Amino acid sequence: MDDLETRELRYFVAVAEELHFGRAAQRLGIAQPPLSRAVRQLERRLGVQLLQRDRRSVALTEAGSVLLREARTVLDAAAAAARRTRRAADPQHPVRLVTKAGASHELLQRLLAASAADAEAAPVEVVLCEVGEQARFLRSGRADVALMHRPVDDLAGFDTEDLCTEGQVALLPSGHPLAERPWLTLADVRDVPDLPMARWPRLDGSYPDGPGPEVHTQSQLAQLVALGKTLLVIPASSRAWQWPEHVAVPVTDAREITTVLAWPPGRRSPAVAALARAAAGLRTSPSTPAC
Amino acid sequence: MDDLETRELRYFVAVAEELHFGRAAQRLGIAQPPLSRAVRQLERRLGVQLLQRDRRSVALTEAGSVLLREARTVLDAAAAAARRTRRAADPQHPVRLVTKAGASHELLQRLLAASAADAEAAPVEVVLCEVGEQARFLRSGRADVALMHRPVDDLAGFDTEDLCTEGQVALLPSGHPLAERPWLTLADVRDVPDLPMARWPRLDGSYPDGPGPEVHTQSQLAQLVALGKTLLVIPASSRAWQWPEHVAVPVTDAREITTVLAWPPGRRSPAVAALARAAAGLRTSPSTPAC
DNA sequence: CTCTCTGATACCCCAGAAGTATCACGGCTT
DNA sequence: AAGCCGTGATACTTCTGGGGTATCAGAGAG
Repeated sequence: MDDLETRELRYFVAVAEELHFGRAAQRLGIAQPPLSRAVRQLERRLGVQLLQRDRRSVALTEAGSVLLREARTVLDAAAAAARRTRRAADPQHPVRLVTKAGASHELLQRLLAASAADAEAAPVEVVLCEVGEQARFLRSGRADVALMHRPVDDLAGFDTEDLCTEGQVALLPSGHPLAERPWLTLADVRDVPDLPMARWPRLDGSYPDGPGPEVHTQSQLAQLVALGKTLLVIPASSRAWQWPEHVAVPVTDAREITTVLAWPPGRRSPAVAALARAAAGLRTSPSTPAC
Repeated sequence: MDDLETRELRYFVAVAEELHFGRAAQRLGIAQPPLSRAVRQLERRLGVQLLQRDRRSVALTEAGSVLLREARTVLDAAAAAARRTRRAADPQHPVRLVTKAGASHELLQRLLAASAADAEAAPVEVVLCEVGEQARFLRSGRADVALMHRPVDDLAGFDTEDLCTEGQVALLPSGHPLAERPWLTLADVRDVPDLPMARWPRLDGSYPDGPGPEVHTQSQLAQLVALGKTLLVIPASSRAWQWPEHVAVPVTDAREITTVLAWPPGRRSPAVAALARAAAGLRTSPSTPAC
């Protein structure tokens, strides 16, 4: 009698995200009536009202938003089950490493080199994602390990191995007065009238209020800096962001950023373990600690 | 075409655990033929062989054991989704705290008292489980927070808050020569001929080899000590284990045990946060640091 | 060689998921 | 006020596919 099916959860998530049965049905590729019925049946089986239908609009109840979150993790886990099983059957399954495009580039190169040098290590396949997407990639099985950054990324629920720590720099349009300075403080870069900090979308897709431009990819941001519209504070090693029109100035009192290797707990396959070993070797290697 | 249903995963897990279609079908309450078909269809959809059917016996392939692990987390997550959603709809949902029976009893009492004293904190419902079961309780939504112990419990995948640290004692039958000593070392208690260490079942249910008695609950163990059949090394605060026939002797070089409050990452509800706050208060409270 | 144990096949039935058509109701326009 | 549109629910039908029973096929045990 219990036991939620992933189909029901997919349906509920679609409705909860769209807050509109018609659009949700379209997105799912089914008609609206079976969707209404399925959600209603889910509510009956749980004995809980998930949606407030208001004849004109649909809203999540408190229980509904709990289920939305839980359902997402179930669906991620199911997707991960399928992907990981398929990949386990692949004779020479490479390790999939996901990282934000442009971050810790040099470290990544060294990690790949170290792993390639290790005869026991499996080949590594690099997957690039947008900011903050790494956790989702790990949870849904699209990647086995990730490079993440403390404290900016949410590491909750993952096993990690620290790789290296670095300061942050302000990325400014060249020609701006601040770009002349040898160093800056957070107070210097906060609330600069002509360079308001950009605004990233929240988890629900809406943007916080503020004067800065709305942005949702790194390349947009890089271009906005080059155009003299905004500034940003990023780890010193994020060289890939740097355009000719950019100037990087150290921010002395910004929090230090630690690059870590992260993987789902209890999924430390031999291949991931080999990568962690290579990473640990990097940390103590005699070469420069460039991130 | 993709998208595993929880029903399929339940079926597969039953077969993978029983390694026998007939028994698995019985356990699931269905007939054997539909079970065979469902598993076969799962294999077809994944394009992966999960089971090695050997006309006389069934064995997991490597991919199959990957799916077994993944499927368990999916099913746990689905069960958690149902339970947490139902509880979220309950107007005065108490926090469910799970702990091993008998461990950290005094600390638990103080934690409950501190939480009760906090007007904002929700009421706490205590759930007791067997050794090592707490993680499963958290993952499947049967509990919201757990008391766990580092390094004995696997804390991977949870957020934690340290509560207190203590040494370990050896629990011996009174009258045994070792029980006379003021303290012991690990070397003293390892390989005592007439008191072999008990053997716990592994995750798969089998027992490791060795001279000690097989055991799977704490009360069995406590009785075996009282009968002079075994000894064990446990945190000093596990008073509930102590029978009149027991003697506890400090083991000076045993690893320190830290009791922690643990909860699923990203599920730090206000109620859990209140409990964590109460716990943090305990740690710095002026009273004795009894665990 | 036969009996037993076990998983696979063949076939049928029906529950239930999805589709179509339509209704019911609220709010907006004119 | 009347009519229209937008939206979710209901009624009814269709048909896929999950489940049951009977049976087969091959491997070991005796």
